[in-house]
Amino acid sequence: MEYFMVPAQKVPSLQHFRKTEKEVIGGLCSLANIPLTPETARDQERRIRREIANSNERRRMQSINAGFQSLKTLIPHSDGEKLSKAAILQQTAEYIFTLEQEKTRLLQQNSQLKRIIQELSGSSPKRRRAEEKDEGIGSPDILEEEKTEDLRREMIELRQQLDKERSVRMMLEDQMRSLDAQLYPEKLKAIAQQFQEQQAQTQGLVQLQQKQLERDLTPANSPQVLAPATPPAPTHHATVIVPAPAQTPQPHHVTVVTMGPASVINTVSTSRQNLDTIVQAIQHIEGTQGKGCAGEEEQRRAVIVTSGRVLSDAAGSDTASNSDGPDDCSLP
DNA sequence: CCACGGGGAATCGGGACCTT
DNA sequence: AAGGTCCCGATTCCCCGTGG
Repeated sequence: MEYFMVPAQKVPSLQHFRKTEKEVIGGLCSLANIPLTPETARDQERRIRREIANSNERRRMQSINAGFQSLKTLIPHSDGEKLSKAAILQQTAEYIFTLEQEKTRLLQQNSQLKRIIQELSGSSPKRRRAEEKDEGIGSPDILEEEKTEDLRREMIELRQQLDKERSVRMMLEDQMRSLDAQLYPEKLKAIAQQFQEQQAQTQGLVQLQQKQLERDLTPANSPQVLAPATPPAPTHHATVIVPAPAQTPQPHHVTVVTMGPASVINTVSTSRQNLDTIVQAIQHIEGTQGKGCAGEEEQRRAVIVTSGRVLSDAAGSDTASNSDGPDDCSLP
């Protein structure tokens, strides 16, 4: 529940507010033309306390619902899909289970790849050092990627070197041939043939080596290895780790504040909240007493139930929430 | 059209816990 | 210890979809 809590802070004036709460209630009662005879005063106070409790309970429920909403954004589901609270909880559990399986699978794959790389590069001291450093558990994915990248870079370097040497050799041989042709024109054809054979041989060797190297590297990226082990996602979606919503404009995130038992809340918000609660309570009582505004409570409830945006807007402006509509009809 | 069931919200009362 | 707050289960009401 601390998810929506306001940062705790020691506030002395909270005490003061509580002391004056009765005065505020009295003042509001007199404002609302509620007579304060000793009998009715006790009754009124009881009802107001009940209303305050109800209001707090409403807020609590709203905060719970906000939690469900944020949970809903984290689990894979199609837009507009209706999920009951129970479904949200169940799917969340399912999703967490899937993620844990995926994690286990990736860890296994990781150690497998590590072994392969170790076999491939057992002679390279640099790599061995890197692997020794990698014996721990920390960030295996990144190190794995680094190693693969290292290998790839090395391969590219080797290829470039090979190409360079080849071109130099071809250049030299060209020169040789031209010189030869000048010196021994009759031998030209035979030499050319020999050279071609040589080249074919060396090229075949190089290709064979490259293929071997690529074959050894492929398991790291090959889909054949990844695909069969991939567990089925909970829904139709691929298993994608959804980033935490960057403060999506969820109404409850903005509006809901729950007071924790251990946390003393900042003066302004607390007093405003309490005042709001009292005002709500008074208005509710007026609504139930008022003859001209019999449907006021129903309207209020309808607003809260049906329109999340209205709720958030109203609650966002704290005291504005319930003092707008009913005011003109219930207050004299 | 109507009964029925599921789901959500509000309300209430009471117990647990916290603060002073 | 008293009073306040939080939390929870039970209950009620309302809305909505569905099957007869």
